[in-house]
Amino acid sequence: MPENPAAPRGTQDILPPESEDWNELEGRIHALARRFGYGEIRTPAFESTELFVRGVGETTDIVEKEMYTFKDKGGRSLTLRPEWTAAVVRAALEHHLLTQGPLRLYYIGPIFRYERPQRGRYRQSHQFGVECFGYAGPEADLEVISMAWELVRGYEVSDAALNINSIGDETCRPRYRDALLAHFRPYLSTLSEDSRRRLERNPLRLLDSKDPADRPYIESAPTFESMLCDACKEHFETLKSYLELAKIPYVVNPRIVRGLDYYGRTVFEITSSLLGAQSALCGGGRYDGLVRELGGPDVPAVGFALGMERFLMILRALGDRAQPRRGLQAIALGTQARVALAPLIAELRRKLDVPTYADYEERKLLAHLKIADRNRARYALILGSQELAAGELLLRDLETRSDRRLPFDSARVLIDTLVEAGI
RNA sequence: GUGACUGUAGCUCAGCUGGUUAGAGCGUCGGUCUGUGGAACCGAAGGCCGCGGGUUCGAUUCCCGUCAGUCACCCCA
Repeated sequence: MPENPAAPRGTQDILPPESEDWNELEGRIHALARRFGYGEIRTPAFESTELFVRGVGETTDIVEKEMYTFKDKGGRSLTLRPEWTAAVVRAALEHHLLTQGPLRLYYIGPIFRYERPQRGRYRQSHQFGVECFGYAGPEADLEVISMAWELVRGYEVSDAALNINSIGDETCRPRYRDALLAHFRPYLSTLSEDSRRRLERNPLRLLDSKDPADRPYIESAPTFESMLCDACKEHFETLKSYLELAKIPYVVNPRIVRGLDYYGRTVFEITSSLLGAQSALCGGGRYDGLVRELGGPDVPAVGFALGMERFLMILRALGDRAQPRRGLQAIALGTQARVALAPLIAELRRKLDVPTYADYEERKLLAHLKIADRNRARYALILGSQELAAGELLLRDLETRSDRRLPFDSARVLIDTLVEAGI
């Protein structure tokens, strides 16, 4: 279709009725955040390129090949937000939010990454995430993991699995890196090409390789858990006991390493088999060094990001819930009736908080009832010549198929009737 | 970025080894039907067979390119 414009590759329009699912999910997210005492932050869709280069890490895939970077007319290099955390930290610093003690923020909105699209992976996608600043202890780790888990559990996603790991801090990570290098170097020639590259760039990533050729060497590699320094070890052990007390099931997965530079100590992922290869529904962890890296004070932080498209994909796979009937369909038969009904429709829309549907074409009653059915209306409000003559309205319950006659004059009675019926 | 598969009506798909006017189901519209609907029956509208090029007397079908989707890798939410 070169003649007609199409949405750019990897982007999508969200239309009714699916947009209703988005609204529902966002509603739950706002309620969840409120319960945990998090405030919403909204930041610009683009930032200076430098922010992400410094925040995300120069050698990460995101920065090296996935950013939508452009120059504006003033010659500034700008980048469409590829992730929220760096932007949130920037905003928190700019507005001095971190000078007033701990800070809890959450966000919902789009991110942009130039990737090859496939299901569950798009060039514009949406994330819900939280950032908890100011607490170095594992209580904060538990808090953010609980939030993610609550959301997932609230939807009864039965196959969701929480994977956790610790990737140490400045004292033990270099040690572990060296140990990994020493472990893999003898096998350099037999490793996959990707893994040879990874060994140089980011040896931790190698643990996540799916190439069967690498398997045996990965199996025999030292685990990070065995090489954590005392402080990191204690942090991790305490978090695990907290999770147990909170009855949040988890598995320690040494292959969880995260692709962004700023993570340290706790990292976690929530995965679902319903997502195929893009199995990560939610990913996060601790990033105690990031605020300082971006020019701020030494403030510890922990957070996560959850892929909204992926989450909705799971909910859809879990089965469509039959939509309940809601609201009413206003049906006028004949010009006179249509004229008489119009003001009543306006009034109902003002006073009821369920939908009032209306069709203004001249149709047979059956055709109107079909439309009411398609709209999943609970009631049909019918005004035809008979009712008009009698000064009445016919209120039909489309579920029980029962009729009631009401005086036409009194919208009040009608509204009371509907409210009373609990529509 | 790498490899593979797929693009036919609004949607889901059929179309045998190239051969006249391109098929179904669902949906839409109309009728049976001024009065209890989700149905049934009858009828209609709706297609540059993704787009461009090539091979051929002839291409929806074969080849190349391109755009888009899907799967895996890479990476990640």
